[in-house]
Amino acid sequence: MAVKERIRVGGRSARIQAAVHDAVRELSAEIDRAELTVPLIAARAGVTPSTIYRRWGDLSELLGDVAVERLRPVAEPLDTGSTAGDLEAWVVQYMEEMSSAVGRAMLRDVLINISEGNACQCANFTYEQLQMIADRAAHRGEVPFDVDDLVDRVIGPIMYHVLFGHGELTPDYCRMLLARVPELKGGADVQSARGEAS
Amino acid sequence: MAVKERIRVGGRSARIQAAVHDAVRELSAEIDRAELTVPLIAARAGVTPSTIYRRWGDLSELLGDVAVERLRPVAEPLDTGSTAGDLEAWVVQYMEEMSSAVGRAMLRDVLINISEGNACQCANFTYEQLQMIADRAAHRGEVPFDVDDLVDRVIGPIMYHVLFGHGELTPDYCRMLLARVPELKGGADVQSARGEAS
DNA sequence: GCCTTAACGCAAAGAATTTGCGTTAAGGCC
DNA sequence: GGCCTTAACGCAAATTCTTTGCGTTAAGGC
Repeated sequence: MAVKERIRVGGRSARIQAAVHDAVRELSAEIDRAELTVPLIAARAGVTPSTIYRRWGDLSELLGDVAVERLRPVAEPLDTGSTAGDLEAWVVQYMEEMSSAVGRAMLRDVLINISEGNACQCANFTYEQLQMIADRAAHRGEVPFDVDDLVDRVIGPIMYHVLFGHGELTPDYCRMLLARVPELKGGADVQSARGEAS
Repeated sequence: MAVKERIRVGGRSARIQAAVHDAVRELSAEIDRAELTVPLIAARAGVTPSTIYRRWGDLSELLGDVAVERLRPVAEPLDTGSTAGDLEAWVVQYMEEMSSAVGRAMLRDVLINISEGNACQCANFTYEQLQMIADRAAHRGEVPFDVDDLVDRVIGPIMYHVLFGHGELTPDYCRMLLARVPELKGGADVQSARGEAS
């Protein structure tokens, strides 16, 4: 079935879900988080509050649902020609997205519902993107990096600083972390892992 | 029921805060998180709901407040005689506390209020504990590790796995991360940083 | 085109949150 | 020590949010 622009033609259910998601995105940009309520979202979306309560349970689950969608990657990682370049571009953009105000808000919404697999799903997005870069490296004949290892060395520290607000987050910091990945040490003239930030 | 031994003698305010905190801790252990409401906590603490609303604003801020107190270290890091031993003991315990159900719940409560400095305060607890171990290392004449570097290499990855639910969390994993800290490579027969988990 | 059923709208009931106002007690001052 | 000022609390009414029963709509199968 041909997918139209915004409103999914087939199904009242899908149409309402899209309207509610849109309402959340619009209102999130307009008003403060504490002011956001289910009745307000329902009014903007043109549905009754009970529809939202029955479908999502409560506000936090709805916000988590919307946040996962917004954190879903929209494209493949940029191909810069080299694995080091691909990783640097991707990681710096990841850092900037996550450390922005809207990024932090979405992370919070995703982490609120522990029972839901929201956070795990977002981690999967990251793994998939990094795996694409690793696969591309293998295709080029370069030695591919281990995705789990890169998450430990680069993604984990970045996310820690984003969530717990410690330390500076700069592209240089990202490069310093990337310089510690063993598979990337062959080509460039990166310093040893005794890296110093800024 | 709510026996009040630990009442802070000076001040109604402090007494009420202690009663409310106790009520939150008791109820958190008894009922599910979704069932926890301000009126319920107020009844257990023997205060009126409006007192809690005026003092903490809403439930999430109260829970964050309580969670920070519960995440505050109660003692200095265990002194095992060596820096490597101190770090291994501390990090493994940190991992076990944070990855437990109650630990995850407290982390969630702490991360919910971005505007509050709760998360930053918890990160400070970690820094202070690690700095104590580093100072002890210097006192022994060992080369002290850099706390920021250890947070990047060990704490960040652990917290990522705790929050985003990816990968296994075992003492061996903690040791593998610790083996990557350059200052700890001198004494032990640890592998190089090409570390592989279990 | 008809049938079954999941999902929605509406409205009333129930629960939580906010707010005005009187009261209590902590801390400063004499 | 007693008095005074004021921040914090208790109470209850008003408001807002959440839940729920029931009738209605429309998606998907035949």
